[in-house]
Amino acid sequence: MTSLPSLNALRAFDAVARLGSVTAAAEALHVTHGAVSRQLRTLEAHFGTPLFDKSGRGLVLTAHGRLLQPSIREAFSRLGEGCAALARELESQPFTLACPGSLLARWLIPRLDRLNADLPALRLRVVSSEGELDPRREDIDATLRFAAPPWPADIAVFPLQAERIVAVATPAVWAHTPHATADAMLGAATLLDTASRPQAWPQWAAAMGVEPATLAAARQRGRTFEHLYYLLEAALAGLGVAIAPELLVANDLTQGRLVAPWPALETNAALGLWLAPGRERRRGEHLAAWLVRELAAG
Amino acid sequence: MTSLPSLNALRAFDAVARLGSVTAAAEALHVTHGAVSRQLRTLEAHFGTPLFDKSGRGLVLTAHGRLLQPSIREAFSRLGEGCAALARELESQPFTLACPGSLLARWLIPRLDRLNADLPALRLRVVSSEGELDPRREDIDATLRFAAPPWPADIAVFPLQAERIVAVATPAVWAHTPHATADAMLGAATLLDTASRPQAWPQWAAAMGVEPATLAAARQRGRTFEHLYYLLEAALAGLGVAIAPELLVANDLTQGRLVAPWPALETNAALGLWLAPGRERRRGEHLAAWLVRELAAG
DNA sequence: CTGATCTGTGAGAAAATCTCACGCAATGGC
DNA sequence: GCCATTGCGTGAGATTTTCTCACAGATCAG
Repeated sequence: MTSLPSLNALRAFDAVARLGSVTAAAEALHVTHGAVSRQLRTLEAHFGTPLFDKSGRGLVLTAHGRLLQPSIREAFSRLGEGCAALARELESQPFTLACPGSLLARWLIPRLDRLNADLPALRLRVVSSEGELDPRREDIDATLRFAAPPWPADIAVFPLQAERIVAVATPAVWAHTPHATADAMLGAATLLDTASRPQAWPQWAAAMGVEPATLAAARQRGRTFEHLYYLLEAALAGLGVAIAPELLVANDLTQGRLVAPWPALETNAALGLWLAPGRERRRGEHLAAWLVRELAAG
Repeated sequence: MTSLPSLNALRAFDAVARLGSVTAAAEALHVTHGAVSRQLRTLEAHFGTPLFDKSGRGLVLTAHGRLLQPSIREAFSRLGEGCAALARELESQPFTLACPGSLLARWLIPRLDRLNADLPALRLRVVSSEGELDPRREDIDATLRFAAPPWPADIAVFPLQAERIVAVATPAVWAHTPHATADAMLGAATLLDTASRPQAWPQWAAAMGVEPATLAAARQRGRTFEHLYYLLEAALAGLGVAIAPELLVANDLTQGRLVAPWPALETNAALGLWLAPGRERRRGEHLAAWLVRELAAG
């Protein structure tokens, strides 16, 4: 069995034979003409016979080259078809994005129409994953979530935006809660907290220079919800002062349904798009790019 | 247009799909299993989907892998066919060896039957090239010749044996030519020389410690022939003392038709097989290997 | 269990490939 | 005709890909 020549050399041969010029082939292959010229030389050395003759400015196949060309053309065309078919099959499958319910409801859903209009080829399917968000799951292609580094090493994370947390409540709550200082507020308010983000209030309190003891006492009087989503509903219902990612309450703040007396506080966590290893990178990158644009637009 | 994945990765995929095992594929491709494993990984990363599942000790194609496999198989089979067809075409052409007439007549022709019997696939054609021996000529695949380095940079030279020159004459000539020493011989003999190797006698004389003047006088009395072939015929006819490559007179020495009073002298030249650039290397190498064996056998 | 036989992977070596910069040849507008 | 333009070939060195080696974890037969 005679061994095949370098496959890249064959590809160069195919391109040159097809386009009739080293320069044109080089452009098609996204390399310099020198690289293609070398590949041809390699191939001719392999077979021990010239495959092209110079003809004026261009090249023409020799008799031996003409003998080789049809098979090579056919083979590469077949390779291209096969790969394209698989790519098409993959693209035709919906791309499943998992996302915590709160983020889904308060940020993504309002933008979903636009997203589908901008990226129809994505065929996006969104699932609000209760609990398990691991993008390694079979039925999830990517996850949109807040998390602090370090991120799992085997997952490709596209960081989108640093998390900014903000203390919010309804105007009515603030009306009967002193909030000249963080200390004063924590001494009087009903704190709303979520089990999934136990660090949120301590981070905020530390940044505001409040004694841990003061915070501990305040949390004693507060209420804890299982999910961020319920926490936000509780805040909107005027049950107390909540701490939440700014992104999720931005609309309520603009509309005046919620008020934030203090500026938002950047945490070490970040909103990111997590891509499972060995999954369609392409569509994930498209989605990440769209998210970046959307977040930049406000 | 979606770009093709690495062609080598596709080849690895083909081999693994065909043989059902990384290890077997690695063996078929003459690489380690680690290399193949990595290629598969590359390919799966390219498509963003697993192409194989582990199944016990081996691997089986996933649904996506099964989608890809037939095209890839077909494409590589087509590549192999095309390349094999060209290789067959090339091998079916005779391989033309050029060679100086003297070497042809006195060394190669006596061995030609054996050569053709040992290497029938070579389809050897021998031409005695008068004058031009350049293996770059269209109609010459290789040249067998003596020459001193440096050899042309663009020609692949397989050195076979150092040239050894020897002073010879018929027994009758020696009978009436004093030859106790080189000096004595040069003082009395009729020197036979060839225009194509003007360095031969000077090299010999210098090695024997003879004064240049003595040699110059001897050459004055001698005769010069255009080709080595005529020189040897002249020596055999008893016209004088010739200097020639040992290889060409070895048979005459054994048979006693010629006698060499002094041992042969190694020169800086060598018998070599010269291969034109960009010509069938394979058959040239086979021929070179045969020549090496033949020369070693004496 | 235990040894044999797989595949997967990190680290570093080896090989293939590419780029850059230049030389030379052919062409075609002027 | 002449020269600017276009295209191919190549040496040197950088870069990227690919490979090997050595080891780890998994599976299976006996």
